Amino acid sequence: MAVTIRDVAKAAGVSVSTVSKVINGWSTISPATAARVQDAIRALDYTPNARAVSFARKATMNIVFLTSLGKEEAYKNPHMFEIMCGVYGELAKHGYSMTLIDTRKEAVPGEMVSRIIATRSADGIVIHGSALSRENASLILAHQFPHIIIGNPGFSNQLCWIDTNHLLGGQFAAEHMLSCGYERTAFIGGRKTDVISQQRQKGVTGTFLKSGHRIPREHIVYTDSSREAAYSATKELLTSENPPRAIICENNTIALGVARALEHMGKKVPEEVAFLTFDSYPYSAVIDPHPTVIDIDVYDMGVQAGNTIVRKLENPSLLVQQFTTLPILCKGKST
Amino acid sequence: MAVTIRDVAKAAGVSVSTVSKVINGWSTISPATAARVQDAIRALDYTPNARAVSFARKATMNIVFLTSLGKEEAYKNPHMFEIMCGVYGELAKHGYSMTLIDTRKEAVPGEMVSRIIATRSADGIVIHGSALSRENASLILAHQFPHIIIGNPGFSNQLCWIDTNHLLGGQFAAEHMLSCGYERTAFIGGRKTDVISQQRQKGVTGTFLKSGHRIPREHIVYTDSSREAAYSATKELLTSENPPRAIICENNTIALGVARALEHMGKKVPEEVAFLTFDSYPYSAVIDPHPTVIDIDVYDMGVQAGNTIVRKLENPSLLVQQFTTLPILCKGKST
DNA sequence: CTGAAAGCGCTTACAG
DNA sequence: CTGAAAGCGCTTACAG
Repeated sequence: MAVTIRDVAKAAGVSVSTVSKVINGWSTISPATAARVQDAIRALDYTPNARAVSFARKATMNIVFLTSLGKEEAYKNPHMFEIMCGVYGELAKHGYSMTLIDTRKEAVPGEMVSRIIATRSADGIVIHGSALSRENASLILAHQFPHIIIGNPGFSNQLCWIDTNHLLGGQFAAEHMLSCGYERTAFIGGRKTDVISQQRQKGVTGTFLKSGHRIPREHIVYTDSSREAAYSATKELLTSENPPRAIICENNTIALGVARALEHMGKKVPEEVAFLTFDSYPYSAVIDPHPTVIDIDVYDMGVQAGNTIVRKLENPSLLVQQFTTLPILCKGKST
Repeated sequence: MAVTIRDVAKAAGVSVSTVSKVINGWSTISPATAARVQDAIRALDYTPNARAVSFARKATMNIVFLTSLGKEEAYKNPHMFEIMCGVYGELAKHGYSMTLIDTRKEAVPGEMVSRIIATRSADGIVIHGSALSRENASLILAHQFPHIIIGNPGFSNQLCWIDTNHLLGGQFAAEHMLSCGYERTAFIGGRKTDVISQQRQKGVTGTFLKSGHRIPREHIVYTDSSREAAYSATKELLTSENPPRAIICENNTIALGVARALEHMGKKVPEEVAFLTFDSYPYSAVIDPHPTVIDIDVYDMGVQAGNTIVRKLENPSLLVQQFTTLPILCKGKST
């Protein structure tokens, strides 16, 4: 069978506890003994059994990442996986492992979270917005379980979460347009009910207003985020009595429609009409011309989340906190 | 502290072993005792400590998923995450958990795998092609560690792997074109050195040859998989002396270039020129007209991989095996 | 059908 | 500086 701490102890002629102390770097061990034990470890090619360690220490060094993991998820929601990678990277750096859990098939809401807590199979939990339910939230709070949520939960101010600041994104977009001298800028958004779209719009309109260039109501358009709707909206805007000099697209699909409309109308970009889009993915790479983008460092958001939970684990008295990340402007050829 | 098996035993007035047997469904327990124990479990809201169980049983019920998890990975390689979801789903169904491990930052190749084996932190391992090295392969074989590799490793015939059959994909594409009556079909591929592109081309040309409609050499074009190259290639093909009636695009980016060229040339699709592409993602949704696609059920491939490793775990004598998945034809408006 | 006991492989007060 | 011993919370032959 596999070599155990006993074998090492025997080989080094010391007790099991001494071996354990050497492995864990206790300072009370004499250099000579430590060296002898290290030799034995090397000679026997010993590696501590991770399960035994975790069991004896009552800490798993494992974090659960809770999310939705259905079919097509990777295509529909690549951001979630990018965040996951960021979280993983940070956890790994600190010696934690990461286990994935899908909450979609729970028979009872909160089932997974209560199981994780009850079976003590993880030291902490990272919850992606798509997997957050009120049940999960109250279980976590009731057990004071170390956690961080990706995305503002909207309810409960006792949870620890991280989110991106879409309002600020809108502001950055507006500032860029203004700095280019495009005072007549339109905004093509997604559905009026879409929270992200709302936030971005708010950031845009607020900034224009503050600069003294109020965006007229007819220059703010809502769509179903389809290329077709964005296409028609663009044509309509540009053939109106007061055509905008530039367009801010709330997402990539809209930008695809806008770019195509500009091409069909023979408008030179950015000389005649400029545009800008939020997000680099999924389509900004195939939009012509390569657009200016207000992007979010999604991976970094995952890193921040991972870092926060590690810090909470190392320092349980750490306060509940909420924070947001900054958007980034990447200049392209469309402004 | 948390309630343990002892508390349940005390409450039910039985021994710890009896409680354990009830939990594990041993048939030797009398219904009366079982009921009493179940009551106590409910009353105390007892859940076995997963770590203790795993430790006592010497099985982790955990599988490691080894891959590359860098920044932008989710955007550059969504397929990998789709496979991951499939694997996860299947593992979860069988009661296994899944831990992610990134091999990119190993100081020594094979470090991660040897650690997983040495620390016994997983019962088995799923290795994505991007994380497979010769070191990993030989460690796995040396330790006879339960594994499955996603993607044909190309070396060693002792490994267990699963892959997609791109040759068959090419065949399906060709058969579809022939069934539409497009006997003069061109193939626009990626780089000549790209293995997937080669396989697909081989499937296409082989099938046409067998049907008596050999594809002329000038109708097989290699590109750098850029839209621009595909665009020029299309124009060239269609303005040649012997223009093809249809085009098979080796990937989505090529299809984008082809579709755009057809649009600019004013060709009616599929009446004048038809085309077809491999893969639904990332861009087939934004190609006009919506193309016919030869797709792969990537999620299902993950499911198959997960299923295989579970079966190997349950039946260690299961033979080494290699197998491939079937492509699927999704008709669109381009053929 | 049930239970006492050994054991899984470590960690960690505690004593010396 | 080192070690004997208890303990982490279960499982599982084994005896009865």
